[in-house]
Parts: sequence; structure tokens; C-alpha cells
Amino acid sequence: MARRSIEEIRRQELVEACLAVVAEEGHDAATTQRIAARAETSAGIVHHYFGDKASLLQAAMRSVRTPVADAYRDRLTAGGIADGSGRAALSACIDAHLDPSILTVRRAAAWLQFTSRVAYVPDYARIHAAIRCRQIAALRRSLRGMSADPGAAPAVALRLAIAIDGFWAECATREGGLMPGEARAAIDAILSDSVL
Amino acid sequence: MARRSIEEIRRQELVEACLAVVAEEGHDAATTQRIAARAETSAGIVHHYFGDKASLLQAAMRSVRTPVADAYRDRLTAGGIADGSGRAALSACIDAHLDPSILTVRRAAAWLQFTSRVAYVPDYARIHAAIRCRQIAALRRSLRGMSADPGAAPAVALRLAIAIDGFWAECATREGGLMPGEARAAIDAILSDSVL
DNA sequence: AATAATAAATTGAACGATCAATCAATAAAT
DNA sequence: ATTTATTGATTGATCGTTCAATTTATTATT
Repeated sequence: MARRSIEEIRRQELVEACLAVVAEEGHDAATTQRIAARAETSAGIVHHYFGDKASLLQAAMRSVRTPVADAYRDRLTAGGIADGSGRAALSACIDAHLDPSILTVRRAAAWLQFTSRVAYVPDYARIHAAIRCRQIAALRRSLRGMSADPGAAPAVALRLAIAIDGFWAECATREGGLMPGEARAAIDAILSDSVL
Repeated sequence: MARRSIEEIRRQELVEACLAVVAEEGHDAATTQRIAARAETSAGIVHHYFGDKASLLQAAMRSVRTPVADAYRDRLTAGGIADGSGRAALSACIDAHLDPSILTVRRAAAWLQFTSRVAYVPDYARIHAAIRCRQIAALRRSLRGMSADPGAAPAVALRLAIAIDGFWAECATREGGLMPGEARAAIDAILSDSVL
């Protein structure tokens, strides 16, 4: 159990150090040496716990979006929304993506570093597709029964996802991050045009 | 004059080869050797005409958005819009950014490669800021006198720019590119919410 | 017009630096 | 005593850049 504990601790430390380097210095600067230095350990430890650098980077990429999924689930249960449909669920999903406590400059910067390489790194494409798929599914489910034209729900969900991604990218390139409610105004505009 | 001609030809060949490699294989794969191979020349020629690799990459980044600016100017003159304000000018600006002949997968992919490094490469930040600044200025000018709340024009212009960037990024990660009118629908939704 | 002289264009080998990954050796923990 | 954790040196590959050598083009001279 002690062995498992140390392993978990080291892996998490390395993931956090990796994420910090990727966000602050860019994916290109994320060398094993630099990540190890940030985690206050040696370069060899990366290969001891992750096998290779790519596996660590993938673990780091996966960890970027987990706070969004967690926040969405928490808001659903807190609001007593079981089936995940309706206006409250939609709001929960959007807020989970845009709340300032979740959409931070660091997280957005790291996310942009990974997603911008999706077309060239198949492993990133897999992770990105899975996350985007779940996001679209949640948006569609929440739109069920509240769209003026039910057939338009998939298109609206996709539109929302793309707009959300746009604000994540914008957040990554602005030192102070987004202004409160700045993204929400644009999202609501898209919504008010196609939702009852 | 012959000397100058050869220089111009080589520089343009290198910029195009650089753009092709960046878009198809990613910025990380854009080595001098690979770019030179794509241009059917040798690696040393990059330094002969550009000094270093960074200068070539910057020239390539600048060239990505010139078709947008050109298309915008052409549409303004074709429509006889001198002052660049009004609904027709706004449409011209948006179309210049979203028309399928301009927003291609290759161009979007290359643009994403450069903009995702803006936070870490000061030279990219300069180029990006200049282009974004002109884009915002054009949008604000076109919104003049047609917004319900004139004070909201800057915020609306920024919202539009971010949404446009979102669709450029989406276009980069989809093999077939965007569907015709797919982006326009979301943009119009943002507009109809804040413009007369 | 033909040839020599000069300049420009191009190449490929070489250099130093940096990288991921391996591995034998050491330290710590069980 | 045995397993686990950790280190740092090493290896082989690749990178940007430099540079001397070579080819090609242009100009000057006869």
C-alpha cells in the first residue's frame, strides 16, 4: 500500500509539473528535464513512472478537462437534475465550462497547447474526440425539449461547443483572463436565437 | 533586376513550403531540412534568404491572413462602400473571414499553429496583435450607427472576433472543413441579439 | 561576339547543442 | 535481504547554423 501511495503521489506531481510547464512555457518547452526540474526530481523518474514522455503528456491533457466534468456533475446533483435535460441542465453545462474558477488562464493555455496538436498527434486526437463527444452529448441532452426546432438541437449544440472553445482560446492569450460574464453574453446570444 | 527577381521567387517558394509543412505536419515538424525539401532546395538556402528559421516562420505567419484582408478590401470596393461602415461592410468583413475560398482547412491549420504559440513567441504575439487590431477596427467601424446600444459596439466586435476565431480553430481540426454557412449561422445569432 | 572576371546562388559537410531514452549504480524502504 | 525508488552519466539521433567549395549567372574587356 505504501508502494501504491508513493506511485500515485509521484504520478500526480509529475502531471502537475507537466501541466505547469506546458501552460507557462508551451508544449515545445516541455522536455523531460524541465518537467522533472519543476517537480523537483530527476529526468529518469518520468520514464520510471510513465514509460515515456508522451504518456505523461497524455495524462496531463486528460487532467485539464476533469474539473469541467466534475463541476458539471456537481451542479446537476446540487440542482436535483436527474436526467440532465432542460434549461437548468444547459446552464449547468455552460457554467461548468465558463466559470472563472474553472476557466483559468493556465488551464486554457494548457488546453490550447494540446488541442492545437490534435491534427498531428493521434493520441491527442483520441483524447480530444472523447471529451468533445461527451460535451456535445451533454449539450444535446440539455437542449432536448427546449429548442424551437428539435431537429436543430445537434447544430445548436455544436455551435455552442465551438463558441465555448473560442472563449477558451481567447482566455489563453489574455494575461488577465476573461472578464466575468464576457463569454456568457455571446453564448446567450447564440442560445436566444435558437431556443425557446 | 534579375537578381531581385530570383530573390523574390525563392522567398515566396520558401514561404509557401513553410506554410505547407506547418499546416500538414505541424509547427513542430517545420525544420529547415523539411521546409527546404518541400521547396525542392537545400537547407542552407533558408539562411541565405531569411537569415534564420524564425524569420521565415514569421513571414509565413504574416502571409496566412493576407487573403482575408485582400478579400475584405475587394468586397468593399466592389460594393462601393467607401467609409467601411454599415451592414454591407459588416457582412463584407465577416464573409472575408468565413468564405470557403478563404477559410480553408490548410489556412486554418497553419493559423492555429502560429496563434497557439503567441503566449510563448513574442514575435508571433506582435504579428497576431497587429492583425487582430485591424480586424477589430474593421468590425467596430462597420458597427457604427447600426448597434442598438452604440456603447456596446466594442464588446460586440470583440465577441464576433472570438467567435470567428473559434470557427477557424474548428475548421483546422475537421478534415473536410466547415459546412457552407455553418459558421455564418452562429455569427448571425450573435449579431441579431445586439444589432438593429 | 567571345572570353575573362566578377558576383550571386546553391550545396553539403561539419559543429555544437539539445533531446528522449537507456541503464548500471546507489539509496531507501520494507 | 529483497524490493522499490532514485539518480546521473551515456547513447544515438536530430536540430539550427556556419562555412568553404562549387555551380551558375552577370558584367567587363578584348
